[in-house]
Amino acid sequence: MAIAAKTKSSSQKAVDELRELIFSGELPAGSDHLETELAEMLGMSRTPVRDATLILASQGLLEVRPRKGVRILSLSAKDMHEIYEVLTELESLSAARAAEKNYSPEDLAALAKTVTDMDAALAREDRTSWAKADEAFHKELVRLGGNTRTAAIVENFNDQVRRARALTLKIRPMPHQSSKDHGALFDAISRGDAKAAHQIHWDHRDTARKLITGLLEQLGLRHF
Amino acid sequence: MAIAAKTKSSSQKAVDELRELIFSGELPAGSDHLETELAEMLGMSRTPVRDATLILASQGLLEVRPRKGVRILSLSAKDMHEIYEVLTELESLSAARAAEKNYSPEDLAALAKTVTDMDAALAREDRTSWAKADEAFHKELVRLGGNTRTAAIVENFNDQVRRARALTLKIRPMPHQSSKDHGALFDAISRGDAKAAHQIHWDHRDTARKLITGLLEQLGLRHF
DNA sequence: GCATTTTTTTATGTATACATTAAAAAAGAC
DNA sequence: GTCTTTTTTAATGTATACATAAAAAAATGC
Repeated sequence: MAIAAKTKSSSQKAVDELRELIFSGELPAGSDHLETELAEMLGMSRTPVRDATLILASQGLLEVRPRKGVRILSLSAKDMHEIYEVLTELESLSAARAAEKNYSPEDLAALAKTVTDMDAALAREDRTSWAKADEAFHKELVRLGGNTRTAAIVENFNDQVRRARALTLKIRPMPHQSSKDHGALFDAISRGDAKAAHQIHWDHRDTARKLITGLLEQLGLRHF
Repeated sequence: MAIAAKTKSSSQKAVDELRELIFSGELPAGSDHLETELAEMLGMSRTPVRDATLILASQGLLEVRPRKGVRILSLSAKDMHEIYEVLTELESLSAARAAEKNYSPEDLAALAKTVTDMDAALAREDRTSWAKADEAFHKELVRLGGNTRTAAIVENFNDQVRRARALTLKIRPMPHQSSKDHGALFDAISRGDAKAAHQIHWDHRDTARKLITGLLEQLGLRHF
């Protein structure tokens, strides 16, 4: 999304607010909303709302259906499978690329901090802080991989599964194994072991996918 | 891009026409165009043009720069590297997944046809037809991989490199090795050999990237 | 009662007018 | 001549009016 806007327009406000409403569940998955309804909700005319819905449609968060309403997209099990397949592949590639670059400890400081933050949150049994640090870990990992397009895809797909992750965060087991994986991955990257980095991360993401989809199934959710 | 429009609106026309102008080079990489200019060019008001530029910006084909003009995005060598890194990874994943599915010969008929078409075009030394069949091969390959999101990403990235490929098509060596690779990949998928399918395709894409970037360098092009 | 046709309503697509603001040009100061 | 400030111009953001067309409601026919 290459918009080089400098100030916050109504369109951008609409994007931000709609995103927030979607991620919080206030605009539930599967719900339909007319342009005029959203315009009233956001306190602006239809024009910037239309801009925003086009942008959010391109991000895969909603579907513009003329005369039937803008539908907030829900995810099926198949969607989850597809998203995680791509996430797993591209993040693992980033992990391998990061390891190949032989980063200095300084270069890896931000990644190290996220690992430390996750461990601290885990010790406190603070799931929310842990999730935040976890997200920062994955984002930094992909940045270290050095491909901005990979980073953009991963970020977008993480947005798409944001609700599912929030849903499962409270009920999943405490993420001890996840933290072990992160530590091991950090070590592999530090010592420049691309093959190990790729494998560790691939297994880590695969495990996470199974956990999340399993929990969603337990909750009896076909779409979310 | 989840627009469920049924009829062709001016906005959609604008998207289609601007795409064509970009791919043909009529709107050259690096050129800037005001909204009003594009609206006049396309014979419509600014409103649908604005819709179209938002959509094309999300496709990575242009950048909306308020007051400076809509810039048709050019690609640097780094861009090419990033795009091909993602394409290689995701297409190879698709090849492996396709092999795992143990498709019947019927299932693989469309893919087989693209291979046949490529061979026929190659025998005639018809580069244009070969390129068309090549594109169809890659598209069908990704479809057979079964992940619609992968297919969408791959299609979008192929759009982004479309001009570069067109530029190099006329000057590259006749693609004999490429056709061999396609045949070998088809065989690997047919016999369900995921590992081989992945490897063959990875090597194939890697070779293609080197060829294209090498030719662009020969042409002395830093951006295209 | 059901199917078809016609009319009405309404949501979106589009054009245009107006508001905002960034950039260019002009004026002033040294 | 250069730098700063002010004014003007024009490009984009936004609101609103109008056009179009899809959906809903009403009317008609059997």
